[in-house]
Amino acid sequence: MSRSEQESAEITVRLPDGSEMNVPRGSTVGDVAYEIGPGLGDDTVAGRVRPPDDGDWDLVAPEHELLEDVELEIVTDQSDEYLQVLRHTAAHVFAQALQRLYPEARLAIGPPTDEGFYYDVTGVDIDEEDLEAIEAEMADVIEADHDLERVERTREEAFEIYEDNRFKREILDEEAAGEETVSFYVQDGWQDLCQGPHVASTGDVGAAKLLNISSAYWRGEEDNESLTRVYGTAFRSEDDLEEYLERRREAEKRDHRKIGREMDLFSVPDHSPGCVHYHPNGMVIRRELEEYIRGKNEELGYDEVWTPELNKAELWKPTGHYDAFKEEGEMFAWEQNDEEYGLKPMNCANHAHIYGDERHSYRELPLRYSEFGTVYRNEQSGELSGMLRVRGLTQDDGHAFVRPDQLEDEILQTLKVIQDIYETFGLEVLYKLETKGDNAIGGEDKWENATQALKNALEAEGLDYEIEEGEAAFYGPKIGLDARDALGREWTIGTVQVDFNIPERLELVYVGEDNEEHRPVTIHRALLGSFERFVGVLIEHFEGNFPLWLAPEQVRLLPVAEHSYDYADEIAARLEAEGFRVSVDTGDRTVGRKIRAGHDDRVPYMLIVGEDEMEAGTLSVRDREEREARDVDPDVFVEHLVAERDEKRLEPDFLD
RNA sequence: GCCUGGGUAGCUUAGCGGUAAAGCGCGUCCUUGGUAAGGACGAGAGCCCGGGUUCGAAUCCCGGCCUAGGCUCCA
Repeated sequence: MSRSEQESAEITVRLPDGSEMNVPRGSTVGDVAYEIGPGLGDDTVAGRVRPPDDGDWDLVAPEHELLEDVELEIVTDQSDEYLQVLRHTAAHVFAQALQRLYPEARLAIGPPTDEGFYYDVTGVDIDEEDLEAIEAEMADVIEADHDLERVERTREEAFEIYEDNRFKREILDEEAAGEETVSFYVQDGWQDLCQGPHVASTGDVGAAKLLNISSAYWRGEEDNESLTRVYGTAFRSEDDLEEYLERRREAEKRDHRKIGREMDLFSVPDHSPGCVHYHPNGMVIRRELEEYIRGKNEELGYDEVWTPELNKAELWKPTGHYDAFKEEGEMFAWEQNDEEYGLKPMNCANHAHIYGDERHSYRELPLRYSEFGTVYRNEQSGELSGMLRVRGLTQDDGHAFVRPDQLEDEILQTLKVIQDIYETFGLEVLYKLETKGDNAIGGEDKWENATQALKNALEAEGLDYEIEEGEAAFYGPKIGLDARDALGREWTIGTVQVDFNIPERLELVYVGEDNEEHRPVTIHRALLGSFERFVGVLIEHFEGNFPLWLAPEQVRLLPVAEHSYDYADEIAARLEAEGFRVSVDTGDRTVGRKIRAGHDDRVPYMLIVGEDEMEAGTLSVRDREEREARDVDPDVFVEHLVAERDEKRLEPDFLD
């Protein structure tokens, strides 16, 4: 750009209502706000900017200079982004408090996050017990309501200030490489290198709390040194903070590891790290899921197969998986009789061999194999987490071998069934489209077609999805279905992937109409993902309150006293004849105590029977939502129960 | 794998150099009960594993295993 253009030019700023205004190049966000209205100017906390119609929004300080045409949103304390700004300031409040107590502490970076903020620090040895004292110091800083002032300093000054802080120096060297000056935020004489934005004063951070302390690599790189990361959160008011903390406490109650123990569903003993042991109650849930998925696989035209866990390592060599896994140490493999054997880390190679075992005509395709395939992966020890991240897992796996012209329809059919499944559980999933990465194999046109096919299917179904650029596996693009756990962490469960790798590497073919050999495409899909992860997600989703069809114990009979044991047995036998999982509580305890136990065990229905019911031939029904009805006709109840189970209703609704 | 916590009865936890505690659960007995905890008694613990320090270790130190939260990874 020539000098004259630079001087004369104005830029166009587009506002959220679609209107546009021209301002001198170099105007700040604050200038524009004042231009719109003095009131707005005074209220401006930050701006959100991005190039017109393009990409992600950046949150910037009011002092940020606009040098190109932009879209701009003014952020005030009424904006959704305000909390993010406030939390950034809270991170500064933390850092100041920390350095008051530990002057030797060195600061690295301290950004806001979705739920709060963190600050990475070093040079101090603190643990969770120290957080309270730091919080008290933070409260003091907030209480004092110091103004935050933005100060521009030269890079030389900044280097001097951070003489003994290599992290800040690295930021100055890299992020601020081309800048003549850099901004600091100063509060109460304490300062931090920072681009902002921030709220006007520390008092605007109404309430802050430190949550936990952990560690993180500098810049997230494994080879770098490990820093102490302190997580915290902040809100405008104590009330908002308390509400958030309450939600966190509720989330902890949903933890599948805790509920799994309470309901005696599963264990992961020390002798089998990452390998789930299903207890009888947990196995009931898994078996119900298996039967459900078998039905869905049949609907989709899959033929069930079974392939072994133990194979020679050479099985995975031609596909390229062996090298990938072996390098990462992710495969369980060992030498036996001078041969290398391994536990399968995935099922596709075995299924491909079943396909390749005979010649197939184009008329036979799609050919689909499903398997509840147990695989083992040597996940890093620090990654293991209950049922959600394990080393031994059983996938509800399936591979469809299709002609290229069948690809799109096959994906669409699968996606329809997947939606139906997640609706059955009332489970919200996030659809992610993962596209071609650097490690991709196969031609550009194939990737393009496959990605388009996945996209078309998603759009045909009207599904919202996120695109994750470059995240796909090396062998093809995929749709990932992510569920959130109680703590808001995302876990991939179901998946639909297009795979060019296997057919090519294993030279899979079908004979076409033209009597020539053609290459099929493989679709790899898992509807639930793995039973382990899915059961874990379900436990948290339902907080252990499973729908009737999944509940390990569906009905519990509570005889009031010994005189009604026989009647209870009679009713129980009748329910068992209908295929229900029933127990009779013959413990020597009061009815109140039995009810308490029934609720603790999250049994959907309790039937209280005593002399009254025995004489009248009725039942007293109580559900886990504490609703009750007396004088219930057993026929009516059983009929309802069958319908509730067979229709897979989510909640007990006899007492609605 | 890395960092920081943690591992005591089936579960949840207290104890933190001097003979190992509580609540729930479990067993026996009393009680025969009516919609979220009736009472009494009792059983139940190589205090994660190995080494060390000490007259003496659940407790302090070193190593390992497992685990929690992050980080990294997730074919």
